[in-house]
Amino acid sequence: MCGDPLLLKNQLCFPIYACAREIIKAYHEPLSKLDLTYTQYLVMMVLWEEREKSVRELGECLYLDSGTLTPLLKKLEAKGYIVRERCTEDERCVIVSLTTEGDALREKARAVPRCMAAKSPLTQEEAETLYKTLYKLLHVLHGES
Amino acid sequence: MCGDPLLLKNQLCFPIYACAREIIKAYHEPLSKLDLTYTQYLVMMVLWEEREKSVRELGECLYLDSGTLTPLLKKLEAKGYIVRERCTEDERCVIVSLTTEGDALREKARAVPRCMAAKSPLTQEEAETLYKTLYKLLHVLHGES
DNA sequence: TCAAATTAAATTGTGTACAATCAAATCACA
DNA sequence: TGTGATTTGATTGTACACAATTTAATTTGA
Repeated sequence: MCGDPLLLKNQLCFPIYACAREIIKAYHEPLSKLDLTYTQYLVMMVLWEEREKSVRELGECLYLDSGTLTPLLKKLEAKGYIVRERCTEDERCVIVSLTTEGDALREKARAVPRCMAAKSPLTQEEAETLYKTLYKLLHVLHGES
Repeated sequence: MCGDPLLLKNQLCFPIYACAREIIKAYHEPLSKLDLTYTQYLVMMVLWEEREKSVRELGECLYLDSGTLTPLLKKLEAKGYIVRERCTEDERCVIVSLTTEGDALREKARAVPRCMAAKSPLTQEEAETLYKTLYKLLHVLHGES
């Protein structure tokens, strides 16, 4: 056991980073049936909840900037799940909203969380603690920059 | 409070994904002084520990495949931190090893974990629990696929 | 022993991510 | 009211990630 902070095994950041990628890989299979990538699925989840959001609001919800969202939203529009239109009151904004198809996709998506829950080895308590700790970290890292 | 598993706030995967990205962003500043990206830093950490690894071994340590590692290693080689050479006993393998410069970089890198530790709001106990839970998740997600 | 299976990297193609910059629209206030 | 600052998306350039395929080298078994 060695306390050198430059060892990979002593890094907290590494398992977070590696877990995030493994989770995205695990989502690949259930999401491929919906023709969605993981990030596209996150955007759809926000819209299933609210139906209509500006690009800026989506970025705030998902901690993503327009450089990521703009091309991604164009792909979702090409698939027919959303539409993008300039807001008439403020022409700087683009409003993203669900199409009928995008809304209907929600029902097919209900299988996804079930599929993923089956892959997790965590107890309810472990999952809750993990959730709280991650949000604590997330708020601090994002808040003060 | 709503238990719908399709709500973003009820997802455990999302804070993991968002945290991972915020952490990489937070590393940007200290690592820019070493002319390294976060993933390049992970590779260097493995080599500072072992000095010599094949591409396959690096991939196993970091959960990365050759499609990611090959171009990244070429960049590290161009910077002069590593060399890549075919293994003579088994020509299928490429051995990656530190140059003198790459080894010397380790001393400059000691500031990085200090800088990052200062940004974390977690207690020692929270960090340890987080670490253990993430590795539990990581091993299961990576092991059975 | 030699062809089939396996292994290791590299390549190709798609899709994020984000820093930095730009351009257009709106706002603020002198 | 008009101009400088701000806000919002889009664009550009760089750097991962990974699935799928390819190529070359090694191993295995009939």
